[in-house]
Amino acid sequence: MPVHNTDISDVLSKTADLLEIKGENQFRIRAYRDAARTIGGLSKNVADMVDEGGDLSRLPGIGKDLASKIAEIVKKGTFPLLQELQKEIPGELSIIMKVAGLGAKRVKAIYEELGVDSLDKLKEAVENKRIRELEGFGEKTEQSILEGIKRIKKGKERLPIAAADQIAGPFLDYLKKEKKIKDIIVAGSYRRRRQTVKDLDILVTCSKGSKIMDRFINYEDVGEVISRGKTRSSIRLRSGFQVDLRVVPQVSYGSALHYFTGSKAHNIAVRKIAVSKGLKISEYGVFKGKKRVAGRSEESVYKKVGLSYIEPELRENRGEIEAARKKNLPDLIDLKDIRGDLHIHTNYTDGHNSLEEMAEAAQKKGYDYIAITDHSKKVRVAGGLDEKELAKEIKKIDKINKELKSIVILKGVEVDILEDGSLDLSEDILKDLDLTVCAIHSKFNLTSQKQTERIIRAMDNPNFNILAHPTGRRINEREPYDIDMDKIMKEAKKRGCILELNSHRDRLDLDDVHCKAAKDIGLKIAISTDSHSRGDLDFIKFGVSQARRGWIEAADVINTRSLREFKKILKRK
DNA sequence: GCCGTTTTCGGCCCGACTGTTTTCAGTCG
Repeated sequence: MPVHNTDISDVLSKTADLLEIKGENQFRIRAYRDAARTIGGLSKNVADMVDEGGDLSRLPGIGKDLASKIAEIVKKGTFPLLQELQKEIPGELSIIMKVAGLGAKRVKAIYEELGVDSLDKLKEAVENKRIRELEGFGEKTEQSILEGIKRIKKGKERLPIAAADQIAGPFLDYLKKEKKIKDIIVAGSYRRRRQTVKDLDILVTCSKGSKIMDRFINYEDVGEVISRGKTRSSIRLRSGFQVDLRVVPQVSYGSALHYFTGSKAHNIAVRKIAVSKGLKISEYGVFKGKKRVAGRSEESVYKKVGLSYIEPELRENRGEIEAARKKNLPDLIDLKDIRGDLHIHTNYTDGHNSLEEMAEAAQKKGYDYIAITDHSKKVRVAGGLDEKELAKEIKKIDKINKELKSIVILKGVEVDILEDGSLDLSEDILKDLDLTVCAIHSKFNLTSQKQTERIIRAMDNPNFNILAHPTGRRINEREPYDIDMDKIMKEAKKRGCILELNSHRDRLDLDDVHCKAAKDIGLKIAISTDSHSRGDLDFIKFGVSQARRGWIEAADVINTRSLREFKKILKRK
């Protein structure tokens, strides 16, 4: 069994949980949690780093001790400390800690007093009203535990960013009707444009006497008010999705926005720098002693600690702070840099709109070019085209291009990569196209080695241009297929092939971590939508924000170039 | 257990809200 970064990260956080339940030194516990987070957000495969004899202790938050423990986890899937802990305490307790409102202290009490060591036993204890007998627990705690268990069992706690957009829009419009609001913005992972978000953190400044909290908890879609205070309230929508509202004074707006945007790891790192300079950062400002020295704007907060402004998408403590210190931050790609869309379907296969309609919609977005890439014959459910049918579509595109003035339609196809790595259409037709978008739509379960070889063999075909949705994952629905992404990226770069960042709301594939990995080796990417209708063209914004999270600049993306330049890059060496 | 722009030892981010309590611990973000 290959050990993935997420496996290592899970082992480390489980260790942290059990150490915490045991009542160990809190800073030792934090070290394990920091290491878990570092590994979880790493673009490189740690197992490979260990195999190649790389020095793990160079990673932030990982020293000599943890480096050797991680090497052991890579080999065995676990390590002695965790095994020892599990002899003393049931490992299941770390799952109980995931119940909202239960931390280490309470889990320990419930375990020691009542012998509860699983979610089922916890539920039983609540139902028998035994939790309330414990000191410091009461009826309300029992109720919230019960709901916490329900939510864990329901799973799928995080919403795709596109779904969060649909909630945030109307909610903000509703709140804005309170006249005394001055600033209102959604912070948190939503502002950092993570692929999924757990909740919405709305930040508000307003003038005196505002009724914003009342307005907030009375939104028509509220299912439950979790807490209500003067500066902070939390509600859960009927869908179960949590929304928090924080009110801060205007003079603190920048530091509050910085604080609530996170990520937590980023904030902690910035605060540490502040401490080293004799300053203190809180959501109310940057303080020297009791004097506020910055905080009205985010820029002022960064400036005070000697950093240049860091875009929200970069704030994950993945090297952005070091880069900001050295004034070395990337000039991130912007939506307006995109000059064309390279993955579009029409009603020739499973799209809803005609060639003309898609071209017209793309023109309205101000694009210079688009590529029409309908499916190939293997994808029967989508009405994939054979050589003859594709030839017809090509002819039609030539005809339309003669009439079009401000946009060019490129002739393409989304051609299937068959199990043996060959492409689903013959050489004769592929060479007549401007570009190919190549993808896997079957046999997802091959071993990592076979799946990787399949893709590399496909890239050996000189007609191969862009690898579409490279991992095949669908957010909250389907895991990525097992492939050696490092290897695929290196081989793609060698052959002059491009990797797609598929911007479809459920895909976002490549993800941010992979984007960074591509950039690190100088592999170019294409940001496309996989549109099946006119409206889907707008998905491009999700792709661009994902790319920004991966440190991508306009120069790293082929469809930010002029048509001529872009065609030059596309030519295989 | 990590780490160093006064440190190789002695620190380690900071504040709000809840529930169960009579002054605060625990949890969360």
